[in-house]
Amino acid sequence: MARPTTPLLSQAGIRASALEIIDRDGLDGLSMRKLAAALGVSAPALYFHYPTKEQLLDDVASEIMEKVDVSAFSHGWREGLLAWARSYRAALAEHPNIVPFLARGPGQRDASLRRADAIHGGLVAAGWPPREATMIGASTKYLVLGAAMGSFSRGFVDDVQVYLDRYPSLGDAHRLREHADTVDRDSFEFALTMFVDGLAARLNPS
Amino acid sequence: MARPTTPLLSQAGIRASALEIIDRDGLDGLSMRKLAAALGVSAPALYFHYPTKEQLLDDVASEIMEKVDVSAFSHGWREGLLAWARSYRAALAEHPNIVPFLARGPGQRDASLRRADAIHGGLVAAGWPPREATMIGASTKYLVLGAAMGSFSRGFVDDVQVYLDRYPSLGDAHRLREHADTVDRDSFEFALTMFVDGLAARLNPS
DNA sequence: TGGAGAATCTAACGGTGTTAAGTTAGCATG
DNA sequence: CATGCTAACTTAACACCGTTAGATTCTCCA
Repeated sequence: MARPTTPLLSQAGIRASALEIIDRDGLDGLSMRKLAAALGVSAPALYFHYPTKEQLLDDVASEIMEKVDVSAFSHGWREGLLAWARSYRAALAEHPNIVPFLARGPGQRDASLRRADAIHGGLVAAGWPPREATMIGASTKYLVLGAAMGSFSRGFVDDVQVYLDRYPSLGDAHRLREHADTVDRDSFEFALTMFVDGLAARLNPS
Repeated sequence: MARPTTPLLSQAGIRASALEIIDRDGLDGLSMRKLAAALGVSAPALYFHYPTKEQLLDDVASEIMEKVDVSAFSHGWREGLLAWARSYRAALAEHPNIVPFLARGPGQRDASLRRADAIHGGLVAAGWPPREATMIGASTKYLVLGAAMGSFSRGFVDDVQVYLDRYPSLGDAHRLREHADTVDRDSFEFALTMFVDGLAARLNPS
């Protein structure tokens, strides 16, 4: 029962199982022992395939970031930026529990740099000064990360009475809970539109 | 050596020491044992004053959020929103290590609701429809949290050669490190301005 | 046929948040 | 003034965590 005739583990399998646990139990809900158990294996076996938990999470995060689309800058900076922001947010919204980790820094340095290069290049090619291109990239990332993370509506509890009694301006805030996802998506779309409109006005003042 | 003649601990003292450690060693650098040691006390003593580490962090976070200014809406929604966003970001920038925790939800429910009410009320009083007021509040929070958290420039390492060789569009990105703080603040200010400009154009189309 | 190395195991280390049980100081009550 | 209650600490311990060491067994290649 030491070495199995056919390998029980693979990096891809470990990543998949890890992401499953994260989605279900949260980032803190993932432990190497629990992950190993889910794979029918003892914890130290994982360390033959991944040197560290951090490294594993890096890889999981990179896999998620693969779905982000930075290719639309060929159709203009507006389209490129919108497509990037939306696919970025969509990727994070699919796995919200990993966002706190993702926000700690770029996992796969190389892939993340390639994306940053595409974005910066697309903006500069469209006429943005490099310095502003940098700030646009940063601003957009702020918006996406903030939206994925802070999920505004999650801040409200469903203790209805407290709103009506004491915070009249919040009015129908107690309905936020049920519409949480809608509010989040709409707010993100709203913020993105306002931001891009502001940019357009700056680049081509009418 | 059991019960001291004058109490060694207080909630305020514990909070202060905890925040000090978080600022110095990061959020993961804070452990109950280390905190207790810094206070010259054994770890379980803390549990007499705080039922849980989570609760303690909630209180620390609330203390930080106390500095956020939501009073400027009396001078107009633009001024109110800008003052809120800037003081919010400033408060977080002062203690960046606690942001990942802060983003998990509203600590002191009551205080956080009071703030939300002031913001929403200020926006509605200035003529914004309630639904858009909600989205504006959410969007601004996204921006602040994203900026505090994702700190764009931290994503770049100082391995200069790799930029010049392989990512021509990033150009002087290797200088980002040294100007990290400046880039962050400028980008936030940039995003905020674009956003508010977009809002103004929407409220009063010229 | 034998030896190298791949892929697993069990045992263990130092760390974590937290609980249980013991000890002593201050304070209120008879 | 003595008695007892509770406040504020102590040390010991539990179950978990990420990770390392060392033993074990399988596959593959010379």
